[in-house]
Amino acid sequence: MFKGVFKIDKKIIESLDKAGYRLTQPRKAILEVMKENKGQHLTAEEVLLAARDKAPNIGIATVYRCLESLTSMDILYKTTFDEGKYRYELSDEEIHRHHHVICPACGKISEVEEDLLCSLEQHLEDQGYEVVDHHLKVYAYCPECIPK
Amino acid sequence: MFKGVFKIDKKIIESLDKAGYRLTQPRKAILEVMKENKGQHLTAEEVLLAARDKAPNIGIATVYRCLESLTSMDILYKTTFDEGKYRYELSDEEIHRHHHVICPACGKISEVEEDLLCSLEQHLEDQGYEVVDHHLKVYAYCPECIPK
DNA sequence: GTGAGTGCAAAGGTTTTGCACCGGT
DNA sequence: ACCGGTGCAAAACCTTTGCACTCAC
Repeated sequence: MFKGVFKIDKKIIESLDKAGYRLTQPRKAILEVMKENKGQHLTAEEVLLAARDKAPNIGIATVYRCLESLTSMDILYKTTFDEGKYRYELSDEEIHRHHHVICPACGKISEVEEDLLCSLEQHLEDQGYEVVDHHLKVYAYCPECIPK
Repeated sequence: MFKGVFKIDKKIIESLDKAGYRLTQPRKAILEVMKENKGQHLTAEEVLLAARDKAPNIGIATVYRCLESLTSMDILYKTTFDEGKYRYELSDEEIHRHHHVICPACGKISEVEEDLLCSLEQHLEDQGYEVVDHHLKVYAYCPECIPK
C-alpha cells in the first residue's frame, strides 16, 4: 500500500493499488492537477503544463499514457468538443452522465445537472439495448453572449 | 444559375448559388456521395474514395475544403464519435437535432428519433440561454452485442 | 532486484496550408 | 478574362510507439 500521500483521495489511491498500478511521481502530479481543476475540461497539453510545476521532467507521452490508464479506470472521463483534440475531467461518482452546455460565441462550457433522459433510456432498453453511458452536448448562447 | 444538374436537390443548388459558391465537379461529386449515403456518417477518407468514382482526380485537400464549406452552410453536419477523426452526414431539415446510439462492442451507430429534450431546453431558456442545437450520444450495447 | 513506468525522439494519422494552375461564371 | 476553386506536396497538429533508463514496490 502507498504511504505518505494526502493530496489525492484515498479512494483513488486504492483503485490504483487494486488495479496493480504504481503511484509514480508523474501519476501523482497528474492526479493533483486534475483534482485542482475539478469541473474543468483539460487537454493533454494543459495537463502537461500544470503538471510540470510538480514534476518538472514530465513528458507529453507520459501524460497521454497516464490519462489513458486513469480513463480506463473511470477515474477520469475523456471527451471532445469537436476541436480536434480530447479533453479530460475528473469523474464525479455522483454524476455519471455528462451534460454539457457549450456557448458558440465564447466557448464557455458549463454542466447541466438534471438527468432528463431516463425515459429515453427506458425506451432504448425496451428495444433490447443495454445503456452504458451517454453524453449530451447542448449548443446554446449563454446569457452574456446572446446576439442582439 | 446552374444548369444540367439532376442528381442533387434543387434546394442545395440554390443555397450554393446564393452563397456565391460555384458548383464545381468536386463539389458535385461530394454532394452526390453524401446523398447516396444519406443517414451514414462518413469520414473525409471515405468521401474521397467514393468521390473518386465520379471525379477521379479529386484530392483529399479538396474534400476537406468542400466538407468544411458545406458544413458552414448547414448542408452537412460534422461530428465525431471519439475516434480521433471527424464524420460528416447530410443534414436533414426534418431532424435538426442529433441523437446517436453507439454500440461499444460493434461500433454500429443508429439514430434515435424521439426528441425528449424539450423540457431540458426549456429549463435552459428559463435561465437565459438561447439554445441553438444539441447532440446526444448514448453508448449502449445493441441487442446483438449484449454481453452475457 | 525486477519489471512497470518514464522521457525522449521518431513515427503515425488526420487535417490544414502554400502555391501554381484550372475551369465556372 | 477573372478569381474562386483545385491538386499536389509540405507542414501543422494531436496522439502513439520504440527503446534504453529509472524508480516504486
